[in-house]
Amino acid sequence: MKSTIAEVAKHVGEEVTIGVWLANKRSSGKIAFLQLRDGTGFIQGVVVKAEVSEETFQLAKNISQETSLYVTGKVVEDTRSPFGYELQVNNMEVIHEAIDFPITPKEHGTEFLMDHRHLWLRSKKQHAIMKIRNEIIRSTYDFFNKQGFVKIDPPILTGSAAEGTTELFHTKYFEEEAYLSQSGQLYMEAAAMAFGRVFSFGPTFRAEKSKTRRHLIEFWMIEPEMAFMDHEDNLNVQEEYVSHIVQSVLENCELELNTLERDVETLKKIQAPFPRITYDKAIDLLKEKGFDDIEWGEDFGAPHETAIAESFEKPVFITHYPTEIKAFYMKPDPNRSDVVLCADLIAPEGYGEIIGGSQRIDDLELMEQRYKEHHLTGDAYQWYLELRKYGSVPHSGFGLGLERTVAWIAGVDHVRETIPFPRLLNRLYP
RNA sequence: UCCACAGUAGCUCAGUGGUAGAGCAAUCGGCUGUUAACCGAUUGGUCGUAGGUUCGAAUCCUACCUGUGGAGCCA
Repeated sequence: MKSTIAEVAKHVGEEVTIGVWLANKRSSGKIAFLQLRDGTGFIQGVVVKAEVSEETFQLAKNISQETSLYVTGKVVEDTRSPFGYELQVNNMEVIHEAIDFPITPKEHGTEFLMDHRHLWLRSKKQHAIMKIRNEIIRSTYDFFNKQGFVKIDPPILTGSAAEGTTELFHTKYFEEEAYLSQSGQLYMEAAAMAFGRVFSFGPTFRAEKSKTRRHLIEFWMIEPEMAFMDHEDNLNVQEEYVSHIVQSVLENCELELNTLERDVETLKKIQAPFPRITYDKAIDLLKEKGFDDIEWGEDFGAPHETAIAESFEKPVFITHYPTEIKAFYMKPDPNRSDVVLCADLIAPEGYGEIIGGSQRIDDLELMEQRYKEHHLTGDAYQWYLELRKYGSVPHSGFGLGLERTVAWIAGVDHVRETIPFPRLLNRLYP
């Protein structure tokens, strides 16, 4: 009967046929070991010369890397296999022979691997990372659905920018000027006024000339937005959400974390609540740590964030940033207008900012004033202003960067490995 | 955009002024439990591009191209 590697545990002692690719092989005169994968997992096939036809044994010895085939054999438990099971092969049927597969089992450089990303995805490590990415997405839907959020999809083509500071991808919308979305947030605010609690999951585009391990040109964000929720409520949802996805990965991706040699003990500690410090205190902390290159009113650089995160085992919220350096839509603290009700969530172990969020301005007059200060004239933002005109309520939201979160949880040191086909500063292929 | 480093066989690299090298991959042979298997043999080169210095350049100089790491900006 046809089966998959993921399901062999149900067929111990039985004969199964599995469609597979050959990941690697080792052979001696009388026995051959085939490292097989089928997308659902990895398993070792054992071909013993004395137990198969001469033709089959010769095939096992000569078969090339990444050849596709059907293997038939008996499933046996074997502790020598990291997966726990082996297949005692008695027949093999080649579907398509792969000749000179470029990615050999030895080391390769970054450029070569990125040029062969379409084939690199087949490797064990990349497979594990993508499975963890998938689990984070799955548990995200799980979390927000259980909390009564509605998934709303904001547009990707827009006629306006959410925040004027970052560079946008420019394109044409027939005769009009258009941009690729760099955030769905403003639309999610409109959605929150219609559905109460909403979340989005989709691609965003930033034409920044960033060249670091934390940046992609095209990346995916999860952006929840909640009516009747203030700054405090917002932080509570964030820490519950992040804890949920980490615990889900620990529960459902044990094999993958093991493949990646991720230290799971540090992940087990990721449980709400998370520590919170104000921007003011973060500045003090940095001064104590010997940073004399930062003054109140300046934004943190990557080394500052890392230094702050090092003081905590869990992700840490930095709250109440100066109004001057944050987005126009953030609500000022009622007690002091020089800071806003916002928070960045910094991941541990130097993975940097994974969430940016805030309570939004709900007062029409103040928002109109901000429009003037930021020179947001014209019709493009009119609809956003109207949200404050018809039954405005306190509301908050945040955006979580999927790739940075995957990098942190999977313990991968560059975001380019956390998305199937990364778009980087100098890379649009494959 | 700025700073640093790199570009030599299909891949990963050594070679720093005097005959172009190794490991892996590929091909052939050997080996009954391999874990990046191992052992023997064979094949494999426009030394990133252009110019210059020199009797002689992969090696020194200049420019350019490409890549990697980081900064800024951000998720």
